[in-house]
Amino acid sequence: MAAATELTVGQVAMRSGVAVSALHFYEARGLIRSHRTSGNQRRYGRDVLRRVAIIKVAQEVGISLAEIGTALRSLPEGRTPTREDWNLLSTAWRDDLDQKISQLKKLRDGLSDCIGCGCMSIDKCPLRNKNDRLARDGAGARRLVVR
Amino acid sequence: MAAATELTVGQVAMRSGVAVSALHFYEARGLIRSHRTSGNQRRYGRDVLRRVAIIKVAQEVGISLAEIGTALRSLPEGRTPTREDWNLLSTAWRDDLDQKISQLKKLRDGLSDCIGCGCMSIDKCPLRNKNDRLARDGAGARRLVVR
DNA sequence: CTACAAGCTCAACTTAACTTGAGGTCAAGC
DNA sequence: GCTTGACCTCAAGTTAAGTTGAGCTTGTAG
Repeated sequence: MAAATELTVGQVAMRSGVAVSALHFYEARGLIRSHRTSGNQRRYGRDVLRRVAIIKVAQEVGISLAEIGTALRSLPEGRTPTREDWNLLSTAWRDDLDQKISQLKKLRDGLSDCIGCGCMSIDKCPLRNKNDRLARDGAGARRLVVR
Repeated sequence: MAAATELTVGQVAMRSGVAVSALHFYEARGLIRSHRTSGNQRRYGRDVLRRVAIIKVAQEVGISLAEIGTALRSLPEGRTPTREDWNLLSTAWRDDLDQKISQLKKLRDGLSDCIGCGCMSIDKCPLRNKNDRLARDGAGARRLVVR
């Protein structure tokens, strides 16, 4: 079965569990890369599976595609990323995760005390102030995400 | 200073830190309620501040407005909710939160091991499979949230 | 050599959660 | 009594992350 080193979109979709349209989308966003056959069809290297897996994991952790893209693009331009490279990413995100976890904990631990207590007068409540959000500018949907 | 019991949108916006337009929006979604003056302007009871605070907190925890709305609407129809009522909510969400936290932890602990290791071949990777997502149907943006 | 599944592109639609803008009303100060 | 700032409504725009569909091309199995 002369293992084709190259994968078609369909195959990637199948193995990665994401829709073909999503793969197109990721590619348009520069998260993954492909080259074309003479007939203009995409062919992916095997590492795309890893990339896609990372994308999904990162998303579940609440990292936006934009951020993921930046991270992925920080990987070495030409060469196939090494285990080292991946580890850099994972540690960066691990920190992110740690932060998020501790925030959630803070939230959880403050919740019962705070929600029922009438202290929700915003300016004083530890819950509301602990995480002083940066007022992101620009229009449209804001963070939908735990941050 | 005959403390006006009633608040205008502007005042609520100020004190709660959310935009007037957002308050309109929440009201349209049934998350908060107001009555009108003879001149058709909104007036809010003081409890709206609490509600809004809760909305924000819940959002930060990754709960959607829809879910928040459902929860808030489960509060007693007519009367001003008691501390008891709020506590019911907070405990429900606390469980949610606990779940989320443990999920994140699982993710975090799997991350370094998994991302660099080449096991990301999806069908085998513990990370990818641990949280078997329910394939939500319908179109449009999917969960952007840690879940 | 011909079906027919799988690809391709591009535009339009979807959801969530708001914001922005246009066009008009209300209220408090001078 | 008029001006100015806060309100009101309703429609349309925005972002993120994709999906859906139309119309057309490829490639492979019979």
